[in-house]
Amino acid sequence: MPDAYDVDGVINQEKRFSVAKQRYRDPEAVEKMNPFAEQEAWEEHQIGKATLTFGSKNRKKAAEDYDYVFEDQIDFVKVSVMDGIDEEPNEAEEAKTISKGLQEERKTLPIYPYRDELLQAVKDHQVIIIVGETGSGKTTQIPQYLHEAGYTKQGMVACTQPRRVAAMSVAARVSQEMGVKLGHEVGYSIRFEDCTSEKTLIKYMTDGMLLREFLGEPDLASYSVVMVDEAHERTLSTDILFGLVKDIARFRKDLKLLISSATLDAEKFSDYFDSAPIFKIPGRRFPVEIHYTKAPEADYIDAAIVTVLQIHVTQSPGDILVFLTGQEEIETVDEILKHRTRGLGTKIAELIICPIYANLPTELQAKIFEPTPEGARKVVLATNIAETSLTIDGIKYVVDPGFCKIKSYNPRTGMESLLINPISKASANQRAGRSGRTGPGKCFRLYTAYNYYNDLEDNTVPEIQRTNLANVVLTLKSLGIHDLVNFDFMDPPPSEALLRALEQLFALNALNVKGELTKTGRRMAEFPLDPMLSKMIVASEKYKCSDEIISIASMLSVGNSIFYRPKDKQVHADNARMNFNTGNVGDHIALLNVYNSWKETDFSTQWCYENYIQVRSMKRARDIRDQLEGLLERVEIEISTNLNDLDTIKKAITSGFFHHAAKLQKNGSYRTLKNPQTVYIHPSSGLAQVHPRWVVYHELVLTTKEYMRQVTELKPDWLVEIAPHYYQLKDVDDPTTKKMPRGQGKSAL
DNA sequence: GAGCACTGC
Repeated sequence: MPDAYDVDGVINQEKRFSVAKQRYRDPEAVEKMNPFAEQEAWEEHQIGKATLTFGSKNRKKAAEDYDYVFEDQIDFVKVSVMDGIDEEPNEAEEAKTISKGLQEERKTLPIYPYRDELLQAVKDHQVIIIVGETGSGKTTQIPQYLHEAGYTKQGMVACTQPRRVAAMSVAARVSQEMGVKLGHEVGYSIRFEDCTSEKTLIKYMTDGMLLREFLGEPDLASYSVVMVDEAHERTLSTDILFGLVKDIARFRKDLKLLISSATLDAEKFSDYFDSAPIFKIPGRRFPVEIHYTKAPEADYIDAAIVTVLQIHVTQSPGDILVFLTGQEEIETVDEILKHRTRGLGTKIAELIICPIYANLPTELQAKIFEPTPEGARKVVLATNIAETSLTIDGIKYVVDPGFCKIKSYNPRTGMESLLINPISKASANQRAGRSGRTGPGKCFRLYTAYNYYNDLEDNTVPEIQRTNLANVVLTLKSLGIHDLVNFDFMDPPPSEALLRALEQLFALNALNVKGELTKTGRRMAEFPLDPMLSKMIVASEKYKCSDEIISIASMLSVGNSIFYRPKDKQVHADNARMNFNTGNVGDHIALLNVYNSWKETDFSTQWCYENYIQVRSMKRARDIRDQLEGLLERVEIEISTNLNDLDTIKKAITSGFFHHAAKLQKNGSYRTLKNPQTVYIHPSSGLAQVHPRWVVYHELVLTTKEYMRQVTELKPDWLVEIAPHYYQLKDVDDPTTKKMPRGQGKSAL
């Protein structure tokens, strides 16, 4: 626990700010949120007389108890209320509608009165922007209206969702409303699961799935309507879909496009789609009071803890949701809250603390859905997962420190990093809305109204502008789109990122000098993977080790959540992990060993627990592997195994990852061969102590240092043998007479 | 000897 988290006393403001500064890794963002910036005049002006402090000042009785229990506190001001659109309580609504039946219930949705007007608009225009707020019923109703109006006679109605669960659950709901079996007239299509049939008329699907379908059917002939739902989320796939559907709409005049988005950026969508009309549908939400801190809080961790305790002691019953940036913060807050409430006994009601983040094992995640016992209060400590991906019932208070981790990509260095950044206004409002789902709510923002209006961006930078585009470029190329610089992106990615992707694909021999797809490139495009992984798979044909390589590719694409490392059993977990790396085989082979060992136990869950392996991640790796195996057949690569010769496996890896070669330096760091930069082996690697002279790595991550994650030893000659267009002999010139630090540079090769 | 926002194909 950092020492500035003085758990018992009032924390020094300067100290708080320095802690926040350390926690930030984006210096500009720190300055933006500098609590000592000149803004007081603005605050006074904006807030005026509306100041309303909650806590001790308003509640005499509570104040006495409160001061007695906790000394530090934060002053909040209520500045605004997000209006509820329809304040009729949900319970009453449901009770009323159950007796009426599903068809009657459909008529009670906010969208219902707009049905005919909407259908008329679809008839009159090819593209429509729909602003439908949460709870309007747009996702379930619009496709049904279109079906009822006869659009499904010309082709299917597709409705895309950013998330798998949404596609599945909405399809289930709609099939129920239509009284048909799921997978017949109404179905869904997501990766690993196609629940549709020849009968299917309404198809819910992930946006990525529709993008994949484009590859097989570039005019989307099976569809009469495409509805891109939740478009405001601006996922990588929706952004690419925009360009593609806009393009095909030009020569398929019969195709209707519906783009459904949140209010803030409807104009922007309309402008992009040639001034398409905007159709507004009200939603259904309860009012949410927005409170801001009166003064800036420099240490949002501490402020969040104090606020939770303040709510707990002074506010009426209702659960609390706190947005934090990651696992580490969640664990810290969990500990401090437990410490501060311990021993208070009957002075305060019980506080049940529930952490939730994506990597938390499933068994532990279930806790947040258990109903809160009478007299107790639940506080959910969540990452962004609670912003869109899951909803928790009974949340009445939201505590929003205003930060989240955002992935960014530097096209010059090819390095990805996760930075803590201020959230956008759109995100802040989404978070606030989480408190008004089942009744009126309150949101406590741990920043000032000034910060909100002046410092936060309107929207989060779309993913397409902060990611490696190699896969996007390969996909577009295989759709026959060659002029990528002039492709009609709603928000174009940086041209450097496009160039870098083109260079990479050229080096991988996926594109020829004219920028056309090669045979290798066409085969690579079949795989839903990063092109370097796809290349590794295509190359495995030559090295007769496709069986091993698809296992490695699956494990790598699951990400870094394979190994489970609970705080209290780190030594055990590390030992278990090292067992897969005997003989310093490298991290890629270690991953292969994990997969094969699990397979030998018949995919046993128990085995995963014993070896500190995440069950969920392994199941995912198995699904991916099954899919890749099917695709091998498609591109006519035979399944062949070559486990006895690890060098062939390493050569196949090198064929995809030769860009990622690095050479040991005298001081134990590494230097990347092309675009030289100093990097280090990640301490979690099996080779962290071994320091091989030459390595190939899966990815670079910037955390406390520039780390290579997933590292395997390499022979320098391979680079020239495998990528002669990329490396010459002088690049790998390695006079062995150079003195290396003691204990380093030893090689198993 | 250190750290894993969240999706998706």
